[in-house]
Amino acid sequence: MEKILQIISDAPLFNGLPEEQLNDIRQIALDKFCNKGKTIFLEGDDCNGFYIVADGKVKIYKVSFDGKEQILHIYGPGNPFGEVPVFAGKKFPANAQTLLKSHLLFFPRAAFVDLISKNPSLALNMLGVLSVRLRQFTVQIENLSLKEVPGRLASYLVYLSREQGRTDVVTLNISKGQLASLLGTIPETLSRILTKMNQQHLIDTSGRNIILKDLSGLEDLAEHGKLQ
Amino acid sequence: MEKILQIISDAPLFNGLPEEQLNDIRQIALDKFCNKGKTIFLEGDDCNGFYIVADGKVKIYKVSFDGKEQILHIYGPGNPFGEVPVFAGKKFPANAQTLLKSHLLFFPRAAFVDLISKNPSLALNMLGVLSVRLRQFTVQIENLSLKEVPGRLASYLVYLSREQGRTDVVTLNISKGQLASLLGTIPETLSRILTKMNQQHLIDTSGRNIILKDLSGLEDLAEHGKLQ
DNA sequence: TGACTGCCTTGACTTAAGTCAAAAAAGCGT
DNA sequence: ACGCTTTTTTGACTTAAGTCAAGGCAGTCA
Repeated sequence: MEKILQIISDAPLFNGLPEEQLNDIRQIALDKFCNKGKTIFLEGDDCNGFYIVADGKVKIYKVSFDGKEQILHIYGPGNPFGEVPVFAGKKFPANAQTLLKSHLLFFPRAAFVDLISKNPSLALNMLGVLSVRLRQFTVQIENLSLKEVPGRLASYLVYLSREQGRTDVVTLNISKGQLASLLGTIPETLSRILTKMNQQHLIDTSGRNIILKDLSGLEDLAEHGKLQ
Repeated sequence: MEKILQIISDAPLFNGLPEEQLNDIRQIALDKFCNKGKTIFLEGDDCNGFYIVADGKVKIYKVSFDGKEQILHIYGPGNPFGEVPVFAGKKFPANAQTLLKSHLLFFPRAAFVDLISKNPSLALNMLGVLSVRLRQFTVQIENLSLKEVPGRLASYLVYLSREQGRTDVVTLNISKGQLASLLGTIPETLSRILTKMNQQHLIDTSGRNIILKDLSGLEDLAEHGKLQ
């Protein structure tokens, strides 16, 4: 299984570790294959390990009493998830479900904690991963609390533009319904705001491709928040 | 300075460490004394270490373009803050300001990373601290996105009730204005909702003391979200 | 005691965004 | 290409919560 070793050595979590340790890590990883829409764990489930996406896509989300969904993260290949209860508490703080047919690697808790305590670089890498997430959460809270939906959407488009390295056009890698949930709103509202942004010549939408007609206008909107 | 050693050994971050290492930790800590309202760092500032509150109270917060404030955390004695850029990125992701005259301990980055890489228990403790924060953030995002203000307030009162170990009455340890900011709203809205909760015999307010007249009603509201 | 200051409350109004319902468009498998 | 399902859009309406402006209350310091 050279392929799995490759996935492991490419993951940020295991960045820079010597080859022999990558092998140790490979030894404790278990494969898990899931179809699209498979629930991996639910909030409150007991945790006995965490996962890394080898292939596919996974959403981490919360659900309200009346069924509304807030997506916290969407993870693709190389990203770990479900690590929080490995180090604190015992239960998952949110739900996880595949968005595509996916291949996951599962790392049992005890074996992994053992590795980490023998390996300061791995510990520092994990601290780095968790710190990046804390930073992302502060941004998400800022967006939800201090910006209106148009500002959040503009932020997301600017983020995609950086991510995809293009200033002219971006492609959504999730459905608009999922995007609405990620932005903390509902599809109807998102649709209306996309229409408004079209009218104001900020963007031009065709399916999942969004032409950025005025990137600096979007950056401004992401900062200052008000549309029109 | 026995007192500082005491503070260090009581902090969750240093829990269970052998005495000699507590001494090492003490060696690298620097004292910082601040008056009320002192800005400790601003979002985007370069970070060269993190802090622990020895005494006093500190708020960590974000500010919108037009000046609205969202409090992310309020930390008292024993809590570390500003650790994110120690392990990822270089800049603080939010602002920090004292709410009271405070005594802080500052831990320079390089010395601390050095300690952590020589000491697996310290690394695991830090992983635990960051994981707890990630968990708290998921709750905060859930509250902001999936609950209305009455539900968030009810959650907070239930949390205070657990924290203070009383089911009959709780005492706010921050002003109502600060509480509004922590809940992601404004003082006017908070005030109106407190009045409504009074009318519905859920609580009885007198200054910073809040009598919990119907704790299970509050728990219900915290879960299901709608007031009246 | 009394005025100053900061904190909290109340009222009238506006607005962003949610709900419900239905139509239109886009995907998908056969 | 066809029919079926899912996703997206549009319209009419409701509502939670924000804004602006004024007034009340409380603590403090002379």
